[in-house]
Amino acid sequence: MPEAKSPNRYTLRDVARRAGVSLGTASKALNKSGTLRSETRDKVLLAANELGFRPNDLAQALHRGQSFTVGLISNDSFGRFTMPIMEGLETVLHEAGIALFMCNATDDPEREKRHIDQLLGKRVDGLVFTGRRADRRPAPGLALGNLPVLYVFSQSDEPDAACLLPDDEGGARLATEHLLALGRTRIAHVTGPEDFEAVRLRRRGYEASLSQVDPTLILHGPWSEAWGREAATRLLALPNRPDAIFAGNDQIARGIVETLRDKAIAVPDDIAVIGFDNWSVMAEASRPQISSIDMNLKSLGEEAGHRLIRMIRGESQGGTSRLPCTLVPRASTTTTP
Amino acid sequence: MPEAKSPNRYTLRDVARRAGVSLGTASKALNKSGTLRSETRDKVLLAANELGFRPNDLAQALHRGQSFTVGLISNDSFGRFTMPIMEGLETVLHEAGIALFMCNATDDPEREKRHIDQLLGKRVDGLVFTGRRADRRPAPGLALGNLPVLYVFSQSDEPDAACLLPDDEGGARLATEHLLALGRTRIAHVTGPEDFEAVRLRRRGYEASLSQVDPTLILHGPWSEAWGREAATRLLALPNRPDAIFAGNDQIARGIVETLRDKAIAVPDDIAVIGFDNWSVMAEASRPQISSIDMNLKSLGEEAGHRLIRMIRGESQGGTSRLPCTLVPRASTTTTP
DNA sequence: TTGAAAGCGCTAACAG
DNA sequence: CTGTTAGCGCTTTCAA
Repeated sequence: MPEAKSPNRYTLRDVARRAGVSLGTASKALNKSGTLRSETRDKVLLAANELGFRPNDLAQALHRGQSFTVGLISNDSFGRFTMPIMEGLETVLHEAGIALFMCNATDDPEREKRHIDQLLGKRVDGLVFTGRRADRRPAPGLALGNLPVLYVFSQSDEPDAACLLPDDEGGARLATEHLLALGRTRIAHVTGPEDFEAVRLRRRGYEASLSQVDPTLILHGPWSEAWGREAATRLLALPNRPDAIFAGNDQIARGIVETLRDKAIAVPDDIAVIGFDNWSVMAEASRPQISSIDMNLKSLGEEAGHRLIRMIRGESQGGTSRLPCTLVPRASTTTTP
Repeated sequence: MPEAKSPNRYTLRDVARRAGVSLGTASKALNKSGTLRSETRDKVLLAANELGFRPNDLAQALHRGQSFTVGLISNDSFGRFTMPIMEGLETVLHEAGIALFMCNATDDPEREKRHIDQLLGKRVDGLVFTGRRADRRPAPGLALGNLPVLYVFSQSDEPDAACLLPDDEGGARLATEHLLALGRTRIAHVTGPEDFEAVRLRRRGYEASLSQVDPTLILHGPWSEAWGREAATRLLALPNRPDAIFAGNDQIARGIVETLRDKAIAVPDDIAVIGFDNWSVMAEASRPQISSIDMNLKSLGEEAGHRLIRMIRGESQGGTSRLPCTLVPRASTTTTP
């Protein structure tokens, strides 16, 4: 019934026939394996070229027991954070000749299970999980045997799972120390919901950088500009106003900056502001533009690719590692840009 | 050398052995093909279950000449527009048991060629191209035979290529007519660079909705908030100010709204503003929130999936189709939200 | 109703 | 140095 045929009609046998050699010889020539006379090899390569021959990876994979594919399961419905990760991952894997299956599970365990099932059927060489929230997530229910599994921007409950995350705490320290270096003494922290591990880690980095923390300067709320505006208003009403604000993300930072602008409070002179994520459409559209912490997600994706390749080779084992963040200064913390 | 083994060690032969039947019988039982005694079938299914048997798609594909995979090649480096398209596409394909290879070409022809090559090697059943700019793009250089190829949010030069796009012109008409329905008479259009086909189409829709167009009210510039701010300033300096502005995207719209806010011009009472893209982080963070036109990209992706499946079945042929946009009214055009 | 066998396209071990 | 052959795991005639 399936009449559909791949565009490449030619098989190795066709190449061999055209080159006037045997099947095995053609295979050796194309895989540079065994020892052939260079004349014969050239004959085969020529024939292959003329025919536009392209080996059938399916057959290769079937034989070798390795498919040169990996699956990526995202729980962020391909959101803003997943994108650069995917990009870095795909680049590195592609260079290694590995193709990437994309699956979107959107935090639906049933969907995720079906995806894993499908990927196992396709005999992927590895699996990458990624998710919007870098919180602990349950290990996938299915038996994966010893299939390499990597969690990126996401974590597993299994003790020695391989996880790759940005160093949120370090990033927060970067931000806070940047503000301290400006000579600021009362630094507020307006951030996201406390049930995000990233929020807790960033807060910890912030607190660790200060000689003493003032709890009235720490405000949790949703990840939105509206919250940034509200929090700014609250901070301004304080008897002892902050002279700097470290925001948990760039949307909050932008809300803060806009409110300060509305009230004609100079940024950064009166109050310096720094965000997190370095989301350029936010940070650069704001007036003034917002300094931020970049999580280097593309590098995270690239590192994930390298690590997964090592795991597939059987070289590397699990464990959590965190990649450093980078400070991106802009006008909201620097008087002369 | 490749010692890597898939987690599923069990083969159909193992299942057959365990069920005490022949290989062929096991296959028939699992594929519900042929006619077997229900007793035998159950025996096989039981054995398969106990073993956690999962057929090897590679072997199936090799035999059937159909891989149940398709490739998606993005030129948007997995950007904001590609995401929802991917999401819709993946959902529909997954339901049909088809897995999606993700490739990022980023407008690099060489990279794109390598990706296509790899995908052909994997014997994909179809190919989807997508790109940030819905402009004409050259057909891929390689011979694809009669492999189904679909362009989504992107186009090909081949005359009868299958293309799926949002109806930009219709969307622009929706926006303009919405403003007209508010009783506005001087409607400006602040939009993106003229070399985008989408910009030209939206402008055409805008012009088509007006009884007479005033060229001084049409401004082209970059896709940024900064441009929105500048354009707004220019429009306000006009002797005969507009009473409504249709922006080419939500970033421009937001720049406009902010400038109006700065100058204490009431939105929508003095000047109504509508955007395009319905990018909620922009539209909903603005004060007031911005009405916009939604391109329904997720639906576009879903429709792409359905269409591609039809093409794979050999059912459907090429041609360009455009899917309708939707008006999403918010406070920037409606006095009582 | 079930079993045996051929073959999808390729690789690798073994002969010649 | 090159040809032959036996599979990888599955589906599908064709016999029994």
